[in-house]
Amino acid sequence: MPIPSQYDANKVENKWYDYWMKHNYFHSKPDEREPYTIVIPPPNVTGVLHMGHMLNNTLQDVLIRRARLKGYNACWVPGTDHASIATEAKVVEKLKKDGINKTDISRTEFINHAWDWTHKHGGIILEQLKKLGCSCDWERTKFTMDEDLSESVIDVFLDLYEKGLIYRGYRMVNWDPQAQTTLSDEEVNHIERTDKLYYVKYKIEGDEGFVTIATTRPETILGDTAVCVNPNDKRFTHLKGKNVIVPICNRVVPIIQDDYVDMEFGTGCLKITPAHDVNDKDIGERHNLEVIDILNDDGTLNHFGLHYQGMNRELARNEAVKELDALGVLVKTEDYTHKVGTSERTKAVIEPKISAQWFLKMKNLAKPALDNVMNDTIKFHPSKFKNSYRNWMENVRDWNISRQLYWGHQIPAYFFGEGVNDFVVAKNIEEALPLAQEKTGNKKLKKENLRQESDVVDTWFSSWLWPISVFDGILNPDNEEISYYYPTNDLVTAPEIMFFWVARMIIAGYEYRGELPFKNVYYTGIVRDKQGRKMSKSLGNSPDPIKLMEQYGADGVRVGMLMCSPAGNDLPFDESLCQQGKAFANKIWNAFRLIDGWEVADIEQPEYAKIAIDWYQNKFQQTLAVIEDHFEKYRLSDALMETYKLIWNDFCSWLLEMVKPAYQQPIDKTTYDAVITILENNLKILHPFTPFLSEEIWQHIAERSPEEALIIAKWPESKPINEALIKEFDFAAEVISGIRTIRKQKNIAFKDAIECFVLNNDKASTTFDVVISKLGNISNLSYTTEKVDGALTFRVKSNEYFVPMQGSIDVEAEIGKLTEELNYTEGFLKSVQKKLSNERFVAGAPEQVVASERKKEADALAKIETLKASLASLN
RNA sequence: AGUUCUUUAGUAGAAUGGCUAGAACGCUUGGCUUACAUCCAAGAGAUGAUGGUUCGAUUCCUUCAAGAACUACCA
Repeated sequence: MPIPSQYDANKVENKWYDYWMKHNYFHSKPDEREPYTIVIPPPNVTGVLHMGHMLNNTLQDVLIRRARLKGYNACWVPGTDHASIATEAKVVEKLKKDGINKTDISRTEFINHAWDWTHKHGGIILEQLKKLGCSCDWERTKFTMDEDLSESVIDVFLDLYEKGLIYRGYRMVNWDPQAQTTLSDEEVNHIERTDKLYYVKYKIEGDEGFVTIATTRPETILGDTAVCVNPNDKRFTHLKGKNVIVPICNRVVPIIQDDYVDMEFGTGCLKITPAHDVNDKDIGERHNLEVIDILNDDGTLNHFGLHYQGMNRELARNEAVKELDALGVLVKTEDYTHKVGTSERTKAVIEPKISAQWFLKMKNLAKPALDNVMNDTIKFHPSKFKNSYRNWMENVRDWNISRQLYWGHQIPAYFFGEGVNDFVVAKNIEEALPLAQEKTGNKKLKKENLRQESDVVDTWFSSWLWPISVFDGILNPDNEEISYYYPTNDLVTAPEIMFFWVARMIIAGYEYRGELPFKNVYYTGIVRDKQGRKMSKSLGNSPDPIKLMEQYGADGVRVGMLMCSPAGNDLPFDESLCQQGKAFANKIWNAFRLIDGWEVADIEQPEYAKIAIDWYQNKFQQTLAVIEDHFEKYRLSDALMETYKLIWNDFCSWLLEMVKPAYQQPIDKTTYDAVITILENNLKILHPFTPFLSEEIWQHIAERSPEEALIIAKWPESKPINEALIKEFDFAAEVISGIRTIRKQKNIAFKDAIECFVLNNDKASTTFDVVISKLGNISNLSYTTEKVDGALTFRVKSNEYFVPMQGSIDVEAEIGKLTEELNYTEGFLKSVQKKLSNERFVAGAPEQVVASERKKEADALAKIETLKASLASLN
C-alpha cells in the first residue's frame, strides 16, 4: 500500500493519544524506580486554552516524556484552580443574564451556581491539553476545591493562626459604593480626568496665621486628623508642635512632619485624612493619628458629615466648596488633571475604605525560601530572576489573605460579638463553640450566636500548597505518595507569578515539609502578538490553539512554539513558526518513506555506505552529548534546534544521500539494518518534541507490542565519539560544496559526471573520497602533483581541486577569484601576525591560544603559497 | 515613581575574555537531482551609543539611550 507523500497529522494524532491512554502509559504509581515529578500550574476553571498554556504545557510534556524515556517513574499531575475572583465574576455575570442579582440569593445558592458553572466549564481546558499530546496522569486530576484540598487549606489556616502568624489588621480596600462591594486591584481602572484643586486656609491655633493646603476632595476635610509638612521644609519649621483648626468642623488637629510630603507640589502642606486615602492612612499609622470615617457604604456622608449627613459625596463636595468660600478660607481653585480609580464594571469612582482583613506574617516564613533560592538549592532558569526574587523576598510585606467573595475557602473564624477580636478560629462551628464559650466566659453561648467570617481566603492561599496537597501531604504527611513524589523535580511557569505563586509554594514547602517543593523552576517567556502585546483573553488577540493544531498538527505547533522560546524570553508568536514545525514533520515523514520504499537485497555493502554509517553514528553521539547538555541547562529550544539540524541536515541531507542506492537499485541488508537502527534512535530523541509523528513512524517500522511502544522506549545510550572521523567528513563536505559551486557557476547538470584532480598539499585523508565521488558525481577523482591547465579550481584549506573544462576557461574570472581569496587571506594573516608580534600577547595569553594563533599563521601561509602559485601559472 | 532585567543580521535567538561572531526562519539567485517544491544548492546580511579595564571585549566596569516585567501611584 503506498504511503502518502504528505504527512497528515489529523489522521494520526487522535489514534496514538487513544492508544497511549488505553495502555495507561501516563499513569504512575510509586515503585522502585527513581521518580520524576511535575505538578501542573493549575489553569483557571474558567479558562480556555490560550497560547501561554500551549507553550507552558508543551515544555512540561517535553520534560516528562524525556524523563519517561530515560527510565524514570514519570508523574505529571494535572488539575485546575478555582480562581475566586475570575470565577465569581463569571458566575455573577451569568446570573445577571438570567435576571438574578448576587445580592438577592443566599451564599449557599450562589455557591451552588458556581459549582454548576465549574462542572460545566472546568474540564474544557484539560480536554484541550490532550489534543496537544500532554501525557498527564489523568487519574490524578485535582481541583483546588476538592474536599481533601479544601481541608488542607483550612488545616493550614488553623495551624498558622495557632502559631500566631495570622492576625486581623486594617487595610485600605477598593470600595465600589454603587455595587457595594470590594474590588481587587485588577478590577480598578485608573482613568485620567480633570478635576479642581482647591486651596484652603486652616487657621493656626493660638496664632493669627494660617496654613494653606491643596486638595481635590474638600468634603473629606470633615475627616481630617492632621496637617502634614516635610521636615526639611524651612517655610514651616516655625509651625512644629502647633495645631491647626479644621474649617467647617472646627476640629483641632496637629501639624505633623513626614518625608512623604513633596515640597514642590501644591503648597507643600498636606491635609491628612487617614480614613479616605491610602497614603494618608500610612502616615496616620506612623504618627498615631485618629481615623475618622465620614462615609456610609453607599457613598453618602455619615454623622461625621455634620450638616451634610445623608448627602452623596459629589454633592457634598460642591456644598463644602460653597461653605468654605463663604467662610473666606477658599484661597483659589485651579484645574487639575489626575488619575482616578474607577470600577471596571460599574464605572463608579472607587472609594478607598478601611476594612478589617486577615494577614499572614511573612518575614520569618520567607527566610528559608529566600536562602534556598539564593544558594541554588532551588535553581531558577534563567537565573537572572533570582535578583527580583531576592528584592521581593527581602522586602516582603505581610500577605493579605482575605477576599470579600463567596467562591473559595471560607475563613474558619467564628464571631461572637462586634469587636475586632470577638472571634475564635476553629475547623468548624462545633469545635468553635466551646472555644467561644471559654473566651467569653459565657457557657450559655449557642451555635446560633456564632457567625462565620464571610470572607474567603485568597486563591493563592490554596495553590501555594499545590505540590504538597495533590499528594495529600498536609492531611497525611507520612503517606507513601508524598514520601515518594515530593519534592517534585521541575516547575514550569511564568515569571509574572513568581511572587504570587512560586515564592509562596517555596515558603509552604519549607514550612510544611521542611524542604523544597521542586528542584528547578523554568520560567517561560510571555507569548506576544506581532504588535508586541501580551496575548490575553481580555484583548482577544490570541489565535485559537485548537484551530492551529488542526492546521499544523499538534507536533507542528509544539515544534513551532519551542523553536524560538528559550527560558525567560518573550515569544512574539508568528504562525510561520508552526508552518516550520509542520514542514519538519513532513520532512521526517518523507525520510521514512524513502527508507520504507527501498528494496533490500543480499548484496555486498558498498564502501561509501559503510563510511557514511560510521560517520553518522559518531555524529549522532556528538549531537546527543550536546542535546543532553542543553537539557541539563534547561535550554529546551536549543535542544530542539540541535535535534532539528541533526535530523534535517545530517540525517536527511547527508546520510540518506550518501547511502541511497542508485535509481531502482536495491540496497544491501547491512546498510538497511543500520539505517533502520539509526532511524529508531532518531525517533527516540524526537519523541519529546513530536510525540505523535515519532510514534506513528515507530509503529510503521515494525509490528510492536504495547511493551515496545516508543513512548516507553529506552533513550539512546552515550558512546565514545571518533572526533577525527567527524573532522574528516567536514573537510569532505567542503570539497563537495566546492564542486557544487562549480557546477552551479558553469550550469553543469548533476547528471553529467565530471572529473576532478586533487593537489593534496594538506595531506588530507582519503577516507571520504568514495563519498565525494558519489555526491559530486565525479567519474574520476584522481590525485596529481602538478597543477592542471584548462580547469576550474577551488581550494579547501591549502588543498587545491581542479575540474577540467571543455572549451575555454575565463582566465580573467579565475584570476579575479584567486586575487580575492589572496587578499582576504593576506589580511587575515596580517591580523594574526600582529597579535603574534605583540610580546605582551605571547607572554600573557595562555599557551593554547598562542599555539592556535601559530597554527592559523601556518595555515594562512600555506594557503597564500598555493594561491600565489596558481596566479603565477595563469599569468 | 521605585525595583529588576534586556539590547547581536529583516525577525527571533547562540557564543561568560582568545578558533575568520555559529545555527534557524525570512531574503536574493539558480535548480522538478528517481523521499519530500512543506524540497535541493549557492549567496548577501549583525554585536544600541559613549568612555574605560585588558596583549585581546559580544562577554567585565562608567555614563547615556531605547525597551520590558513587577510593585506603587501622588495631595
